[in-house]
Amino acid sequence: MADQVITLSDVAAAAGVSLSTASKALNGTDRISQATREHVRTTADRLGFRHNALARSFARGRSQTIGVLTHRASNPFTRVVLATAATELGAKEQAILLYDARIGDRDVTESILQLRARRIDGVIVIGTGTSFPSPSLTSRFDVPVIYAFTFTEDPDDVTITADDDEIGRLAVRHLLSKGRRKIAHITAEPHDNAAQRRAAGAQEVLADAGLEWVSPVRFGRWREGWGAEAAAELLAEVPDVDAIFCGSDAIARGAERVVRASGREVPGDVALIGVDNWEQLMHDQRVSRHLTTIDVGLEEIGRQVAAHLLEPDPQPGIRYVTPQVVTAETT
Amino acid sequence: MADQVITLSDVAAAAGVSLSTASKALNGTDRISQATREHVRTTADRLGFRHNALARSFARGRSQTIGVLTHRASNPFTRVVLATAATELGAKEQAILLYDARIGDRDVTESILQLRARRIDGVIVIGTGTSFPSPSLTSRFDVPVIYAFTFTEDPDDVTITADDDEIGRLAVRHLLSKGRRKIAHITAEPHDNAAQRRAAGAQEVLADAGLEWVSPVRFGRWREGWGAEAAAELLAEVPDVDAIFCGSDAIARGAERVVRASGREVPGDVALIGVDNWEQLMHDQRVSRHLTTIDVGLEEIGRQVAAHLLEPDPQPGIRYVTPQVVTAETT
DNA sequence: GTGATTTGCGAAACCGCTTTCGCTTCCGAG
DNA sequence: CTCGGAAGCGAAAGCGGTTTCGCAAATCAC
Repeated sequence: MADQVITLSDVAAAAGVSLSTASKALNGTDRISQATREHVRTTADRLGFRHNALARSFARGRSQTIGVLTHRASNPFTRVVLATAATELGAKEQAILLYDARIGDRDVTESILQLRARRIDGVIVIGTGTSFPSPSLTSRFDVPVIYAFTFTEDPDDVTITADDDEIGRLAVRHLLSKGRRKIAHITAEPHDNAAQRRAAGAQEVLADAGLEWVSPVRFGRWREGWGAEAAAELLAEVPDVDAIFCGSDAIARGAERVVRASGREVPGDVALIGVDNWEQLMHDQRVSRHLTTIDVGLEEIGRQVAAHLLEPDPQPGIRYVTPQVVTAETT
Repeated sequence: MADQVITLSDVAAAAGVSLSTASKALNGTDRISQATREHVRTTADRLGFRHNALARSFARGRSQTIGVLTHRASNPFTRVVLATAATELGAKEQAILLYDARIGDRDVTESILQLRARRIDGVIVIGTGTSFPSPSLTSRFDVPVIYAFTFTEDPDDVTITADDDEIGRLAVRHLLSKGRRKIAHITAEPHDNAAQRRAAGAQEVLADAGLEWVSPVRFGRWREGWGAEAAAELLAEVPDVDAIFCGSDAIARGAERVVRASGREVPGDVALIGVDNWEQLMHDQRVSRHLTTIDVGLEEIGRQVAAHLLEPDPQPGIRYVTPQVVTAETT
């Protein structure tokens, strides 16, 4: 291990060719005879040669590296998108360089400058998946920028995100398929984009079925406590509600607790469906779920981000990833 | 933006000094008069000069980059440790390069080679926080390697991880302080290191108080379903149990559901405490918890990892981060 | 068989910065 | 006044590759 590191000129010398020939043979560029190419390659292997990535990047002016900008305390999406993208890109010797940053804060500028200084080949901006549009950073780079799990003010940005309308549709369709008709919805902030669109998609399917919410949509927070609180109100107002579509798994957990505490059965009296399916992504093994939920398709987002980054000219616009119902014990 | 990129020689020319003087002035190395230094710095600022990090790393032979090896689908720890470390290191223009890898699989070798080729300055290996020791990779690098959230077979490795014994102690101490005496424990795989040590720490405090488990420790899986199942058995065997220490929040959620379903009050009849406190780290805002839990100190681990990486000579051995009780509604 | 291409390879420039080394100049000690 | 040492700066040699360009040999068309 303390051995001298092998450089390309070592390989060239050992193979009896010039430095430039060795380079071209290994890279497959330029015209080199098959015989020479083979010979250089085998001697390189024999010596255990590996390119000095630093020197190579420097010479080429491209770093074989993708930068990632993310919000410091953002959600688990970050990790999944990161892990998936890293695996896909890693296979191409393309590494992922992580720059944490409070997107929207002033000091994102510092992160941008650092990334530019490192001559990254592309950027992934990972948002929070909900709430407000990210500011567009595309013009601050001269390499491709892809937004994951967020959307921007610029329609020409390349964006890959969850299909919140479809999440809402799937949830209600699933409840209808279980024979439920008295359906309510508990979700998060009224100004949150994801919450709005999930509610809209759900309402659409409901209307198509000639139904309406059994009680007005309850907007609140993305958390368990709100799920419990809202469910209590709901049960008081509509005692015979038979299904609740919850805007997140956390909300659904709070709701389930209160529904059960009221003496009702789940799913016997009230069916419950959440959204997220993060726990699946928490552990190595696919855990069996208790709560029925809608998986938003994080891994798919990660894969698509990686794929688009490798494409020469990704198509601008928002690309939605299709969510999926994960049926479990609460419906 | 399309402007030509400013190089150090541009700065040197504009300042009327040589290239080497400019370099030394900006780096603060070697002997340069205060006046020249100032002058070079202001002209650099004026031109908006920024070092080409690639060229610089290449010339220095160090990349100002830390490599991270992690298990592909590992838990949320990865993200927190990564985010915290990235923020700490980012301030020092030290970036984090992520290499996903199935640690333990054969192809971790490929990741190691890629990292070495990039002349990284250090490595963070992030484990799963539980289960088995990671194989030691220290000898395969010639830069410092720090293990987070795992432990290795080599006692000389630098490791920062959770204090599972203390987690167990804290949990039982907390339950005792709430006046509970009939305490049970539901946890994960019997061979899982974290599960074992939490159980051991808990038992220790229990014994000091002259008590023992009201029923033998129930080992099973890290999941909600197991929590429900084990709690049902437990209630049948010991109907007057007054507290359950659950090895994870997921297990605790399953247990709570069953306890409530049995007609018992939480925490009135049965107190519940979990371990993890991941939800806290899921969202931007600190959410209010329902379940009392033990926070394992992930962010602190991330901070310490970053700190040790910047130290010249980190002390070998395992360093345990102190956990903390987060009191909520179930105790 | 001749001239025009193509093929295969090496010499050398270059990427942008760091760092060694040597040359002046300045200063204080003797 | 002389000398030794330190301070301030520039020339130039890398760092380890990639890439352009030119040249000789081989191949082709006619």
